[in-house]
Amino acid sequence: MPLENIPDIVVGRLPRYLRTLTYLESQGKTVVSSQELGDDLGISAAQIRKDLSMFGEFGKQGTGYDIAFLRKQLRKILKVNRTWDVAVVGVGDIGSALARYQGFAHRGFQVRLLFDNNPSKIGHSISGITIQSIDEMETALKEAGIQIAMLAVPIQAAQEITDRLVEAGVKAILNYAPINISVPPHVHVQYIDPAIHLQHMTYYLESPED
Amino acid sequence: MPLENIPDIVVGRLPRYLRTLTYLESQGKTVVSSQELGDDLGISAAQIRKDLSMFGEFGKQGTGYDIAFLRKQLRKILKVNRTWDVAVVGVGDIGSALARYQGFAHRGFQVRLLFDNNPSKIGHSISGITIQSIDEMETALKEAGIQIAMLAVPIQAAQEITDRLVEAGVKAILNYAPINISVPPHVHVQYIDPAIHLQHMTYYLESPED
DNA sequence: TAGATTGTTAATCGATTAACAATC
DNA sequence: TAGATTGTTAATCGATTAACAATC
Repeated sequence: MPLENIPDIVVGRLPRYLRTLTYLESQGKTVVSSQELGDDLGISAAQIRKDLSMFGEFGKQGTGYDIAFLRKQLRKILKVNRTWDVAVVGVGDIGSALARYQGFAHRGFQVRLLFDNNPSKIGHSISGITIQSIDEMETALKEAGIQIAMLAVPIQAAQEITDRLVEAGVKAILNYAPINISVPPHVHVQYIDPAIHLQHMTYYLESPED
Repeated sequence: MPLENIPDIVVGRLPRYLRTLTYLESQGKTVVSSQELGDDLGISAAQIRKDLSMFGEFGKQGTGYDIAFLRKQLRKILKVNRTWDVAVVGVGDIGSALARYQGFAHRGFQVRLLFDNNPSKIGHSISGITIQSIDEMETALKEAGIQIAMLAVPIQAAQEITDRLVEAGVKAILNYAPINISVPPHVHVQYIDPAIHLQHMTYYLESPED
């Protein structure tokens, strides 16, 4: 029974389901049970069934889920049954790696625009995309109708650039700058900060100094 | 009243508190209330107080928290009041960016070893660290006593390399390969996959095709 | 058919929030 | 002192799990 208001924590698991299904399909599997999928993901079978049931009835009793079918449904639900153009702002080490990353294409994203404020970088290309001046950012974003940006600028610039992205119509920001950014309610932000994850894990490690 | 068993979800918030405190300190602030900290982080004041109270009494009624003091306590709790040596496995675009990333040093981590299986990369250096053959990985990890690895190899290699990392004594893995890896219970894994975050956000975007 | 597995409900579990006495 | 804010308890809220009828 599809609901209208799905908890964000459920939405956040869907991309993981999709990724695992894609992997299973690449391994030649065609059908999977909630139990198997859960084992792969470290999630309970009940939770997977409950999550999916919020969007429809995708499985078959006695059999499980048809992988190709469920993938298709999830891609539709997540709106990645199309390709989203993405901009990368800040073409340092992280920005360049994002521009070159081969993993986006199969998952619904294509890096289209690159921006940097360093004159020595402007005009150069990465993966066939010319780096533009950040002065042209708003114009270029609007012209390309881009809704998604990956932010890889220094901390001090992060909030100002964020404000400009929002002003240019960006609705989703993946922020690599290790700082919280403020955005209006209609704009979505996700954070990637490796040090946060490392520090989460060191809590559990034994430190000689203890 | 410090407890022995802290929920992992609480532990996961501590690095974010620490990061924000460091930022506030860099802005010249010396004291912060749970309310202000919460506003910055998008977390309720009550939750911050509750989380911190699991580890001790760090604040002062009527005043709030001394930033320098609370930072020190959190660094100790997270065991980043020291520097952890880290290995990067797979020196492609992501691995190189990690090797060059300046953001680790201040937060308790130093990249010490780099491994790749591509002969054309072995022997070359990044940030003063020589890339070693992956054949030497176990030996080098053990010799350096490294407990933390960042994994940036292709999907097909991820599980095999993981097994070898575990065998070599690694206890914490930050996995950039877009696949779930299996590890024994004593090994911690965190995942970074930008496409997962992007797909989480596209759920909420309006797609023309809808 | 018998066995397996879904979708869903109810029960449990855990996390967040509200409220306030204590106190700086 | 008066005002502010902590640490903590109890209440609320939400998420996960267990269980099972339905059914492929």
